Amino acid sequence: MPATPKGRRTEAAFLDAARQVFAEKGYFNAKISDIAQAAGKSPGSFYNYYENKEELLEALLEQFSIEVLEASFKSQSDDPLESIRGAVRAYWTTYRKYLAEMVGVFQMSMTDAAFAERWRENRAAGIRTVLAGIKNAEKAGHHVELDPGTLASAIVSMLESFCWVWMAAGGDANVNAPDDETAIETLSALWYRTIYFVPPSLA
Amino acid sequence: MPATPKGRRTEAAFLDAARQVFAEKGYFNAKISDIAQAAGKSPGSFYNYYENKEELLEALLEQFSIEVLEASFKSQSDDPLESIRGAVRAYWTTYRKYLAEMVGVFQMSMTDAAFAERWRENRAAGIRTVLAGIKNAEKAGHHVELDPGTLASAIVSMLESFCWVWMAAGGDANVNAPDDETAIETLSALWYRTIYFVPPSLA
Amino acid sequence: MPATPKGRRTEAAFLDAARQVFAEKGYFNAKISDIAQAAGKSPGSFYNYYENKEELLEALLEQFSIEVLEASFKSQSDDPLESIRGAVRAYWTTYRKYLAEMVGVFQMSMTDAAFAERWRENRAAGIRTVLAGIKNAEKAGHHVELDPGTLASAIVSMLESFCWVWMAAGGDANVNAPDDETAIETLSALWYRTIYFVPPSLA
Amino acid sequence: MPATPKGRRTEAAFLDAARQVFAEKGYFNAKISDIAQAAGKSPGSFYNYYENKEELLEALLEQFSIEVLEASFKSQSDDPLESIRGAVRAYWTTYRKYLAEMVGVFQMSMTDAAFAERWRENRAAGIRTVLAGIKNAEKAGHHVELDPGTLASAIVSMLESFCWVWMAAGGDANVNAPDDETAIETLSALWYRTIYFVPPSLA
DNA sequence: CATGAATGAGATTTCATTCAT
DNA sequence: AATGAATGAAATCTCATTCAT
Repeated sequence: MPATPKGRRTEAAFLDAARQVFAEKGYFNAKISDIAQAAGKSPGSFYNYYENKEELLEALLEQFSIEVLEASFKSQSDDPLESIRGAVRAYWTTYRKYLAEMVGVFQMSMTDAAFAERWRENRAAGIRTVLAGIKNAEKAGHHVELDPGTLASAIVSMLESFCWVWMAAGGDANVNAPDDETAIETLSALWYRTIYFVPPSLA
Repeated sequence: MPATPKGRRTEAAFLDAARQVFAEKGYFNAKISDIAQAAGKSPGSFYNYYENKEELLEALLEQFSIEVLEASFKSQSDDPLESIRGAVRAYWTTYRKYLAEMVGVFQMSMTDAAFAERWRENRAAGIRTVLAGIKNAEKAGHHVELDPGTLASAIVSMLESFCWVWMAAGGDANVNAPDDETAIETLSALWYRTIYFVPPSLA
Repeated sequence: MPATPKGRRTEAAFLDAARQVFAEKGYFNAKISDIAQAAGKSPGSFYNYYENKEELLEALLEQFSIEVLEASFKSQSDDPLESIRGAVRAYWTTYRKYLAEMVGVFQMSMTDAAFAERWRENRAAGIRTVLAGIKNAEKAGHHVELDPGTLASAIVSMLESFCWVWMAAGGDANVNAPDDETAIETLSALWYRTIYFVPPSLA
Repeated sequence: MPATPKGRRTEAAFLDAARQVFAEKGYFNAKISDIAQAAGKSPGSFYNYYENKEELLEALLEQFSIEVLEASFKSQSDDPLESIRGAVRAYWTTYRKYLAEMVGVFQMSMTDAAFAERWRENRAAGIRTVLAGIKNAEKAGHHVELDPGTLASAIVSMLESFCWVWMAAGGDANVNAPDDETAIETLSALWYRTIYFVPPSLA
């Protein structure tokens, strides 16, 4: 959008700075002046590019469209467990890569209806993926015997919150920070085992 | 603390009002004046009872001690599934009952280190419960084959976030709001099935 | 003024409490609620007796009328040094006895014109005494050779400020707190010697 | 500290305004808004430069360090009277020049321990000077026959209070405002005569 | 009369946003 | 475009004073 190369560089500096500040201290705590300072710019300059903090967040979100999230889940395999692992890994990686955006949208969702909507859309992408997996499992003869929507919502909650806890909130007390593979394995297991569980009576 | 019945009534009114306002619009959005208005009092009156909003939250938390949360999990049974159901039901019920407190602590945890600690303690109570269950399962000959700490953290994340989504954040798009039993059943299943999963190869 | 014995007792309690609190933390710092608490009464009760803090101070001052101060200086002797000692001792004693009133009037004089006037009247009583002593000395053939008004003002400043420093303000650093006799002797000397000084050339 | 000339001008305007307002109505009575108005700025602007009123006072005091006060006394002469006159003139001039600071420190000393300390340090500079003069006099064979510390404290009280009365508090009733020379001569006389007094019996 | 709770007026403070340069 | 100073609107907080009991 900015006409000059300088302007484009400044805008990029703001975006970078915002991502950094959001990831570090959260969206709520971030003041315009913090972002400007992190960008090595003046607060006044900020308003040459954005109307306010929300708009900046929206600009960040343009680069991280839901499609990115959604697409990430699509890495399918024939093996259901592999397929789930792929989705979890995608989510985990995406959350880390777009930590600032995730944090921003989540925190803004607490205050602003439009962002709440956006946050729900993010979740919906995950929910659709889980639902598709459930449908496949049932088609393959498995009986999940749980309400699919509720189950999908719970799995997405788990993914989202676990990422939040370990990437944004400093982790749990008395639990060693999991490495990526352990995290992905654990989350995948919860997801997979719940769907492909066979009650002992039927085994 | 207040000397007269009137004072005690007012304090109760502030606590009630705060719970209501926090639950409705979140802790962050709640202004002192909102709370005072909901209590039918003047903002100045607020300061006869609390130094500031944090202290009010702390007062709310005194009634909801971690012990309450922890104790709620203790409703054990010999049947692991029943035991898990009991814990989930307790968590679900407690979260609803103490929605304002949960919201307050969670939001404050994003800003304030002391409350972050408190929030972690809440989670830790859940984590201990999950870990105990895992230990029992293993003692009974089951092989969970997942890192217990990570698994417990993920399960607590799921519980916490699912409650948040459906009680505080307005639920997920395109998913019917689950009734209590469905919610409890689904969350319990995720927890139980993951621990007691038997790989088909061993079945 | 109060009709009942109980009322009179309460009023006395407020006066006592005020004197104590003013002397301890100064008039400015004293809140109505501090005084009420020190009196073992409620803030509301205060207003049954006084319109506000100023009026309470005025009530205190009624007992310490300027006449008291003025009269105290009158303890004359034929010996000028003795006469001055008597006046200084009177001032020193009175200041201690009426510390709260002195502190109150002085501090209020910084804020309120009426009390500034009152404070000036207190000083004026001292100034008259000093002036009278100067006149006597000159009548007796001494040549003070200083502007009498200015000299009197300076001497009263010295008395007032020295009392303030040692009774109200915690004293000077690196100076041992003088006992009463040392204080009186020193202040008297400054006063007396200045008036009865004989230049070496004339000696 | 401000980056631009404009900022520096504004800061200077706040300092000037503060000095003016403090001198006029005292430190206690000065509201932030008074100072801002006197500076022709908005109250909000004040906070771009200072955290609060105390910090502003401290900024004022940085320009008036105790060294200034102390150094001013050092203007010595061989003639003790001249030496004392020099010190009194220095104090008198400094007090007038730094009236706002003197008033501020004195008033704050009534409320705040740190400023009380600072006020005592100011006095201590004067006390050291007086003590040195006493020592010289005794070395030269004079017998002051008074406790040096107490005497020094009293003389500094006189200087301080006399300046306060005539520069800050509107002067004494029924006393003509002394011109500078009269004031200095009178204060010097009190100081000098007390030390160099020779009792008639010895004369 | 006494109580202590309630009030409201004012002061301070914070910051997003605007503005002059 | 950029700067950093300036603003004003809102929020917090304090306390003298009033009021209901």
